[in-house]
Amino acid sequence: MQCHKIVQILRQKAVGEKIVVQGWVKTVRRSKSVSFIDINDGSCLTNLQVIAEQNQTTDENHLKDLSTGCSLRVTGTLAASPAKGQDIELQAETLEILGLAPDYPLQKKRHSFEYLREIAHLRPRTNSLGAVARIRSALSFAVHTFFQERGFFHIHTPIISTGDCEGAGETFTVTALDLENIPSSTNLASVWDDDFFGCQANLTVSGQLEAEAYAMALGNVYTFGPTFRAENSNTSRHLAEFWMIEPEMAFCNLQEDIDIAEQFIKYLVDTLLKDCLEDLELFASFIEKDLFKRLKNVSEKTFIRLSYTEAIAELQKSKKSFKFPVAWGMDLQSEHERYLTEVIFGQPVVLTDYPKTIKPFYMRVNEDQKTVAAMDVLFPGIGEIIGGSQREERQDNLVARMNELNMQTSEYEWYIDLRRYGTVPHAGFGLGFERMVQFVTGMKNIRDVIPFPRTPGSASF
RNA sequence: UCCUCGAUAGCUCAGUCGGUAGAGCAGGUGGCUGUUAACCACCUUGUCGCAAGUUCGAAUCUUGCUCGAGGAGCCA
Repeated sequence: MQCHKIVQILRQKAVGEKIVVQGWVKTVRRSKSVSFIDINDGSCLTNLQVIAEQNQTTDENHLKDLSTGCSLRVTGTLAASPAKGQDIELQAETLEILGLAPDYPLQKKRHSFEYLREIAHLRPRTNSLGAVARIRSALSFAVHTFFQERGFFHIHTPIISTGDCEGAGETFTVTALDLENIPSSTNLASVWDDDFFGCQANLTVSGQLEAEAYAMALGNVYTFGPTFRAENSNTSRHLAEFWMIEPEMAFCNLQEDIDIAEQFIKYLVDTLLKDCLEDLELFASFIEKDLFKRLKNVSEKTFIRLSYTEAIAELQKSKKSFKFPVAWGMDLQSEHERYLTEVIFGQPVVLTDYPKTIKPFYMRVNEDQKTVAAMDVLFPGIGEIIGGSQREERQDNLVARMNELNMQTSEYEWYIDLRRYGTVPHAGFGLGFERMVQFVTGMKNIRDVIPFPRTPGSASF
C-alpha cells in the first residue's frame, strides 16, 4: 500500500480511505482503553491524530512504550473526528513501532532556542525549527524561480578562491600543508609556494567577480551559494558560513538594478504568503505578532529611493542626537539606518550614491568624482538586506581606483580583461539568504534559521 | 574585539539577611470510554558552570577562567 504524507491527507480529507502513515510521535494521550497519538512526518506543521486501541502493535514493542519522539508506521482508516481540534483522524488497524525514544531530549512544552542549538541534530523535529526549514526550502526555490523565469542563468562560482573581493571581510585559508610539521626554515611569505594550489587560497567571501565574467558572456546571471567570513562577529545577525544570492546583469544601470532588487524581494515575500501560510502563522503567533503587517509593508509599498546625500540631510534635519554624529562622508551606523527606515519613513528605503571612500573598488564612479553608483536596500528592524552597485566598466577608471587603494593589479588582470575586451555597463547586488529568512520568519537569531550554524568558537555537528 | 547581563534537577525557573535545595514540566507507578501542552493521586531526580579566596559556615560575598545571551563594531 502506498504511504501517504500528512500534508496530503489533511488537504484531501478522504474519509473512509485506508492509508499508511509514517512519522514521529509528537505527543501521546492515554486512557484505559484508547490512546491518542499525534504523529508528524515533517511534511507540514499540523500533526495527524491517530486513535489506537490496546494491543494493536505488531511487534515486540508495546503501546505503553510509546512516547514523544518514537517513530511509527500506522495502517488504518481515515475517519471524521467526533471531537474538537481536528476534522479527520486515523483509526489505527496496525501500529508498528519502528524506533523507541527513551530519554528523548525534546519535550512537549516549549524549549529555549539556546537549548535547541545544543541539540541541532534534533531541533528540526520541533514545530518552529521544522517550519523554518520548510520556509527556507520554499524561499530557496522561489529564488531560482524568480531568476529562471526572467532568463537568468545560474552560475556555480568557485568556493575555493584566491582573491578576497577587496574589503568583503577576513577570509579562511584553505591549505593542504601539514600544520604540525611546517619546516622551520621556511619563511612565511613563500610557504604557500609548496601548498596544494601553489599560492595562498581561501574560502570565497563572494562570487561577484566571477559572476561578472559570466554576465559578460551570458547577459544575466546569478549565483546562489555558500560564503565564508572569518570575522570575529558575535551578533544575532552574523554567521561564519552563510548563503548569498548575487545576480549580475549586463547592459544594466543602477536604476534598473534597484528595480530588479525590489521586484525580487517582493516576489519572495508574495510567494511565501501564498505557499507557506501555515508555517508563517506559527511565527506570527509565537515569534512576532506583527509579522504579516511587516511582510505586507514590504510587499505592497513602493520602496523609498533617495541618495546618501539626501539621507544625511534628513538625519541632520531630524535634530535627534545620535551616538555617532551625522556628517557627509561617514558610513551610516545601524542607529542611522534604523532611524531612516523606522522613524522617518516606516518602510523599506533604498539609499544610493554613497561616497566612494566608504565603498569597494569595483563600484562605478559618478560624474561628481566623489560618489559611486552604489545602492543599499534597508529594511525596518533589520538594516541592510541588499547591497549592490553599477560596476565600473571603464578600464582606466577601474585601474585608477585600484591604484588609489594600493591594490595589486597583477592579481586582478583577468578582472581587468573584462573591461579590456568588449566592456559593457553592468550591475548587480548581493542578498544574504539567512537575513531574508530571518526577515520573513521574525526569528531573532540568525543561528536559528540555518540548519547547522557556524560562528566563532562553534562548529559542532 | 568591546560593553552589559547570565549559568541552580533532563527542560523552564524560584531560592529573602551567608545557615547546607525548591516549584512546574519531563520521567516512573497506579487510575480514567474521546483526549487536544489531557486530567487525578503518589514517587524519583542535584559536582548549585570550573578553580581559588573570605568565613565557624558559601548556590548566596570576592577574584580568575569557561560557556551562553543582548547590544556595539565589522558586515550580508
